Amino acid sequence: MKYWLLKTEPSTYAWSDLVKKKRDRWDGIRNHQARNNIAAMKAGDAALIYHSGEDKSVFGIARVVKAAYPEPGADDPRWLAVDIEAGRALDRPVTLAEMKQQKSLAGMGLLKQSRLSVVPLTKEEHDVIVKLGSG
DNA sequence: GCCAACGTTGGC
DNA sequence: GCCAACGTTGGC
Repeated sequence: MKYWLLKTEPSTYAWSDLVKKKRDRWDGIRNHQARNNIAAMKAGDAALIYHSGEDKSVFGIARVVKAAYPEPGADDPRWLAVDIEAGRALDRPVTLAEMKQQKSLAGMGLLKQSRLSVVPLTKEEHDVIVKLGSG
């Protein structure tokens, strides 16, 4: 089982939208490195949902329910999408500033490459973020 | 194949 | 609003 962080602009698509739909397709990825990460996603993997822009926080935990497949309607069949399902919301959002303060997250992809929209996390990184958002 | 110009993303 | 980091485009 792998761990991921999916970034989204909340004015376009937010954690709350995923919660409403319960299950949805995560698509529109048009970056090769992000696509390579998408390609490695498997059903059962965990994905933290992060809002860029105004929020800059992790809001909830989603689960991959369908591994990468060609995105329907994409102009190039090599673009991929996955299906994810909303899991539980964090008790409180974990901000980017908080994550930056954590020594254990210093190597995290999100912090090193802020523009990448699909970022792999280690189990440790995932656990630290979830713990920060608990209680 | 190189590189300048330009566009986009996202943090500050 | 600005800037850094990238990606893309197009001239050569």
